[in-house]
Amino acid sequence: MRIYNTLTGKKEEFIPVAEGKVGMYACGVTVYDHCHIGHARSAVVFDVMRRYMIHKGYLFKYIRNFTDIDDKIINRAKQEGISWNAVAKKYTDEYYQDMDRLGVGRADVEPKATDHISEIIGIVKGLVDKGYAYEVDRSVYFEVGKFPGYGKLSKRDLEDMVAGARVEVDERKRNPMDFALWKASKEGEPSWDSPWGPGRPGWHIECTAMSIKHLGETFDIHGGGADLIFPHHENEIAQSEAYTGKPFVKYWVHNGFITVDKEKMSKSLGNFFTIQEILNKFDAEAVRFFLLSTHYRSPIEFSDEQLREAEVSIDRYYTTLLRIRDFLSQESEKEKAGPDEKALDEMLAKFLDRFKEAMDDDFNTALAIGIIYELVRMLNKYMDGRPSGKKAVELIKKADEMLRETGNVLNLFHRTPEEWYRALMAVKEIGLTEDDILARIGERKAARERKDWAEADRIRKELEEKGILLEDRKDGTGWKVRV
RNA sequence: GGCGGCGUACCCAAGUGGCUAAGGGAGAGGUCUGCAAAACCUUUAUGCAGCGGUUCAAAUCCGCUCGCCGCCUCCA
Repeated sequence: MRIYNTLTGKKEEFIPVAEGKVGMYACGVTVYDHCHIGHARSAVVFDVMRRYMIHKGYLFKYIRNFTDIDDKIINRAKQEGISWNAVAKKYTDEYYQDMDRLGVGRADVEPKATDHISEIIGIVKGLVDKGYAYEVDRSVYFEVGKFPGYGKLSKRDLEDMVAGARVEVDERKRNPMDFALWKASKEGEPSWDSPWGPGRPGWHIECTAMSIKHLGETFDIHGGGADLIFPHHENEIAQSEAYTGKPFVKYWVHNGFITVDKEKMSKSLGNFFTIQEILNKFDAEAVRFFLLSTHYRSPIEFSDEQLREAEVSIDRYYTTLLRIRDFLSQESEKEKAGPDEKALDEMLAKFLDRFKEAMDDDFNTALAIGIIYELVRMLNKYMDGRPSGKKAVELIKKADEMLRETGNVLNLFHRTPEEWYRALMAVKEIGLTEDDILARIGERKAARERKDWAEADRIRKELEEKGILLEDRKDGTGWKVRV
């Protein structure tokens, strides 16, 4: 398979450090506030990468950290009048709630910065000993000028950056780009003992300490949002490779941003939507679908319209699933080949390979979803031909299994149609119960039997106004939630 | 100022040298239906921002122009 590597700027054949085994570290979140849809994108994208790698048969180890100590957390604690660790706990819990709803699995290890203070101190000490870092006023800085490869990930050199001059000049630093490995604590701030006095880790060092501890000094994949390329990941490379003398990461992967009116969604612009806000209006599966319907490196423009389209697409899938189930529950002894039997057979023969090909090409979930929908259309077409008998059942069953397999990789389409409609009823705030709907359908059936079309249409209209659509079929009337 | 990315139909979005440019939504027409809905079929880019160039062959490579965005500061 091929993966786009930020370090080299191109797609490369993926060859793990150790055959058959893959280690991936993704930068998680700083737990000081609600997560927004951008955080969701990153989490979902890496979740799918992991699922697909496991599906391919790799022994996969996934690490995703929580940054549970930093300035923003400390500030937040002051604002809320609670302790810094209470802030961290609150937003960690909320993170899990959001991710559970989005179908994002737990990582194999979810380390916290504050649980790795001794490892961090060990690395900082090592960097000082090797001459890559220096102490000033009980803080320790990494000296970027000492690391020749500095800038190789973000494709820039030190002179350009310094000339950019948007860096705050701290007179104590030897170079404005030098960054803190260890920060001396001010009075009243949380702190840990260290050889340089009480302090806390700088932002970047935790990822070096935790990834090396859990994945080794050289590992396969390190990822995060594209905004982490500089300075965070650039600094990680510098401190890690300076410390170990070995290449740190083989493949760097970064997801693109979510935009609003073409601008990056961010806290500072205030143009963000929290995951909770969005999940109040749209089903979580639709949100996940929305995030996967564009390639992970491209920007995605956020809008309600897009989310609604995602719901429509998922609805189409479940409508087909329902049809498949009805088809399989029919007694069909008469052997009748539909007109599209051959075409379906051929599509099924290639389906899983085409899906894999898409995913093998830098996790092209958008293409993969397109392939799934080609099959959905073919299945509907095939069933429109009213085939029956053993061969037909066999084909439909096979298709059903394949769809389940691809759905599992993406962690989409895993519910029953009923669960989908119930979820939609809740999120769209339909003020009716299933029993209400079935009762109205019963009344309408009676009206239809006496050919009272006006009454039948009135009931249908009434339900439609409440967001419920009726579909008359040969064997009765079905209902669905309007999306 | 430095570095990087993007511009594919009415909208969203795959496609990075070679079969008829995926898929979804929206629109139009049709099949089906009591009428609908769903589903299916047909239809909507001789063309991929524009202009040049390389090539037997380009949306795809190169150059220039226009437009948009990102990073260079915390940020998924």
